[in-house]
Amino acid sequence: MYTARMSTQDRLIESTRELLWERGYVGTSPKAILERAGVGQGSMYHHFQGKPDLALAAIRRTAEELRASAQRALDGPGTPYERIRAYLERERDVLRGCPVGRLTMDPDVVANDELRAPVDETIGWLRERLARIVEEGQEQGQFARSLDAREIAATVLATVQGGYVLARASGSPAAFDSGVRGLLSLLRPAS
Amino acid sequence: MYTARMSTQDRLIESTRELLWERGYVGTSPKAILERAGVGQGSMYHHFQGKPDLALAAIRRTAEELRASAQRALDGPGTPYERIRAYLERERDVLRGCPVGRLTMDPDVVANDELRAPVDETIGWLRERLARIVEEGQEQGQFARSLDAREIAATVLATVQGGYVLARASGSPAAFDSGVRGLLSLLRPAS
DNA sequence: GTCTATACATCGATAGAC
DNA sequence: GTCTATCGATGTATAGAC
Repeated sequence: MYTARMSTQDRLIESTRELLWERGYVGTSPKAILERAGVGQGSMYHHFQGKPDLALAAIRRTAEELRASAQRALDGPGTPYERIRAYLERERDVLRGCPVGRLTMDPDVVANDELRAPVDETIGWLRERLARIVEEGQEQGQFARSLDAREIAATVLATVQGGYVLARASGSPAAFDSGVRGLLSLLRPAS
Repeated sequence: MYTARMSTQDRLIESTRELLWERGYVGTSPKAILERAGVGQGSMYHHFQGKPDLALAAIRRTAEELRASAQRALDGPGTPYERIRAYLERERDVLRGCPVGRLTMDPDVVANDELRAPVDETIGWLRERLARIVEEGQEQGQFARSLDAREIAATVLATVQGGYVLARASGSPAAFDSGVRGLLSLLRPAS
């Protein structure tokens, strides 16, 4: 299932990441994790204290990867508008949803401050990065000064997260793309 | 738990609706439903074929109520912009999330066309209603003709659905409100 | 470190008494 | 119609051999 060079710990974390993305925390059982990782029960409880501990490791790694991926789009070339567009249009497995945002619908994640923390930090980080780019656009005269940069950042993030909801409801990525295009048309500089 | 006048069937549907909202389909067990409804196992399997059948009845009722509630805001008084604002700002239990949109993160709901149908229909209906209002705004010169009404409708819906994600990630409704205010500032007519 | 065996509760459903 | 009893499978965790 994974490369032979991957340690048992890593295989457990990777299979947990996949299952959390596909089925969420509540829908992911230790048994399913073990089967996907191809290891026995004992290995999991040797390396991790239990399901929450393993999930925390998986969530942290997923959050890290998402930040790195988003940063590549946000720090790319172009004007502030173009960088926001690059973020909105970057390659996404739309129907799978956001591996981080999805966790906010998991009651056991939201109820556990330790599990929720990486989710909150990732979204907070993204929002600050986006807000800074909006401010740059305002300084360059690309966006109206009347806009509140942190509010626009929240709108951009919400459009992405909500786009996944629309897409999954209809079973097609088209609604996600529509929401993004609508937002871009509202943001587009007059020039 | 519910009024004495409520039938056993209704009590089962109501407790299922609550649990689906709080914990999703995967996280809701027949046992929990029965305990909340205060009825025995037999009653549930007498009135419903099983968990999916009961969930379907609950989802349909929730979808109906959401449509009725949204319609009140969308058909209210005021300009198209004001009616969209009324929809975006209407009373919401933000941290609980959307009882319909939430279901799109449930793997067993998305995988079952019958369970997904009411979700898809509700969101599709909302999108068409919003698009029509945007068109009215365009006809009245309130919104730019260059905008695509169905895209803007998707953006509005996505902002709401994604706003719940942001709020639940941070544990505070503030981020939802920010996203909505950001969107309204982008939509606001120049006049 | 990894495995199998075991434990005990819960899951979703059925049987059958009343 | 409603209840309790029961079922086989799964969920999460522990014990202990190798």
